[in-house]
Amino acid sequence: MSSLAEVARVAGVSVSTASRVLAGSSHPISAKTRAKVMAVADELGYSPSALARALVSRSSRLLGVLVSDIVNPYFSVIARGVDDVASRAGYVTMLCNVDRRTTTEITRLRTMRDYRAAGVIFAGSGYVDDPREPDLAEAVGEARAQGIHAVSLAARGIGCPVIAADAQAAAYEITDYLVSLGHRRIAFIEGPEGMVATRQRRDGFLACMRDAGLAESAHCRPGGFDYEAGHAATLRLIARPPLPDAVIAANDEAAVGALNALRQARIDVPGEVSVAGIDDLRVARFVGLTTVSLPLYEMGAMAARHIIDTPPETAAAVPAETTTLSHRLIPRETTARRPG
Amino acid sequence: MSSLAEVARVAGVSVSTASRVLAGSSHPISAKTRAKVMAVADELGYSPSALARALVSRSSRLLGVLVSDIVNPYFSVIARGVDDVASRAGYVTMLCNVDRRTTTEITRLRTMRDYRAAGVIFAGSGYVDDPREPDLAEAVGEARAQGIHAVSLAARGIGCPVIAADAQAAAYEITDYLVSLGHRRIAFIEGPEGMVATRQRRDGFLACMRDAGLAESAHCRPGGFDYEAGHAATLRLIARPPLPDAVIAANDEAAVGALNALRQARIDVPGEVSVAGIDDLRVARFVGLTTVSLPLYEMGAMAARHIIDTPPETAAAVPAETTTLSHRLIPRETTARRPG
DNA sequence: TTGTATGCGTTATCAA
DNA sequence: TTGATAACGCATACAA
Repeated sequence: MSSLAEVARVAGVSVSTASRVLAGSSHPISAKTRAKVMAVADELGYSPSALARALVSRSSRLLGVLVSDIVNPYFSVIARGVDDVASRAGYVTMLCNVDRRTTTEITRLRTMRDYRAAGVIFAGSGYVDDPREPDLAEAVGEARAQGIHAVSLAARGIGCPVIAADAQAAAYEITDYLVSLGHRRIAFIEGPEGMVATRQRRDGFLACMRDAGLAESAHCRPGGFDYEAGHAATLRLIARPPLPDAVIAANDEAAVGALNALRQARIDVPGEVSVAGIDDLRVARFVGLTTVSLPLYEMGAMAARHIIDTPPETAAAVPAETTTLSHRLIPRETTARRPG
Repeated sequence: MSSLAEVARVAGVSVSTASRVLAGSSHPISAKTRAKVMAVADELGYSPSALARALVSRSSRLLGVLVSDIVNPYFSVIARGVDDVASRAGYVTMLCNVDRRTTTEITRLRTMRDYRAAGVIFAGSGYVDDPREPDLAEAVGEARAQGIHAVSLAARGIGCPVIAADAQAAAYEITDYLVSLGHRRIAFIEGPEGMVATRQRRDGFLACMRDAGLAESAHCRPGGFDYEAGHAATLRLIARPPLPDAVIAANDEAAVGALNALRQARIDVPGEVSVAGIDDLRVARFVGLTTVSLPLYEMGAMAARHIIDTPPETAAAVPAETTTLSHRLIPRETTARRPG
């Protein structure tokens, strides 16, 4: 309510002086006036307008994060990583759910631009051959030219740096682990059709199976990223014997869905069939699911840190390089060794 | 990058005219100049500064939501409700994780105030006898006096309207359902110690048991709101026979933890022991958990709607009333009738 | 229908 | 060490 002008007036100093003490400037100020101004500000309940500050400094302490759906734990962990470093640095994170729609991403990016956000983080993975991706790339280019940082948390051709895990390598590694355990016939429950993330994970699986000389016993099945999809796909698997030695799902939720389907059908896991996922979400730890841990939290945190630590002027100059964060195999109780 | 002044200059009109067409004012404008201005704006890639707009209009289209932890599905569903109505109305939601710390809530509220947020939504429940609650209430009062709306999504004495479900009634109802199914000895796994939400849910359970003349067979056990807490509490229950007829957990996650503990111990659910939760999160549907559906999404949505639809001037005048949204019993497969 | 002038709350430049 | 004053980008009351 009370402005700098008001504080200055009551304290009997000029706005500039008031600004200097309240904004924590390095400009020399006498101890007496400083104390006076602080006292008045406190008394009046002065709250500096971040809006005015951002307006004059031409860049706000606002950080945008675009997720598909915050209810999806994959994204909420990322958002948490973003917000933790953002809030610690005095930034505020703006959350946008885009429901995997590229056009929505473009719209929301525009909004972030209107607020002169310090940067925006794209958490989702995009689609294979997305016809709107060039439009997004263009919008990202404009934003960056304007001093707004952009970071993608998945491999995507939108012309900005990428901070991500190597999902394909992660899928390869979990597959390799199952193979090393002696599994041969392995079913892979894919993610939602058309997504880049879906393709990467499947490709990792297939590459490993090929390298192991097991191409013939690699079985990809349509699925999705949620419990129900994993459950349904597994039910179909059960309906058509023979059962595979192991089931790998494209992510943890689907893997838990698979696990439940198997156990409900009284199929012993890991006795008869092993089950594994990818992501290492909380639910994976809870049910003892073997998986690959992806540095989701760290991706969000690192992206935020990059934006906060890099001056806006250089936003356009940041190379669109990929920083790959490492994943880690997490063997738990849903997988077991198969006798030779 | 390009400002209204620039657009006006290039289009050969005054800033006011440019503003009128670009801000969608109702002020009459000739079709020709309107077209001209729009064309120039488009060509220059004009992006209106939401910051400047907010500064001059003294209120932004920013909506703050304070959650304990966005990774907790209880809160991410609320956040989704908020963001859906916010974004549809052209607002942006600012997300803050406060980790159940009242002091952090105060700090973040201040930040929202600095951004002249249209309103802030408190999603968490607070503590019983929280010594900092008065401070929060004071900060909320200041914010409201300044035209910033505040809404709490849980019964809390912080001097603002409350939009919430009746958690106690919900707990009562799920208990009543189990009683009606013929259960007598019922264990209740409580939430985190000291939280208001914990107390409400337990009180609802106890009230029902008392009303049913079953006070003697009501057993409250310390627990928590996550899988692990429910699991651990149930393990302790198993270790000290006799087993109860049913286990009610303070929320769904803990209930799923209980469910797993029971099944791992080869105790048939619902054959030997029934299990129920509260909240109706996705995981509950997936595992077939009997629970009470709380209108989390709707609470967030309604709070956002209230803030957006109520003019800032009247923020301080909004009565601190409680709007109670209805819950609904969701019987599923983890509960069964006990023979008389 | 269009333009002029003023103010929103800050910061920064330049004097004093 | 302090103070005018000019932006920052926009909306609006008031004129024309």
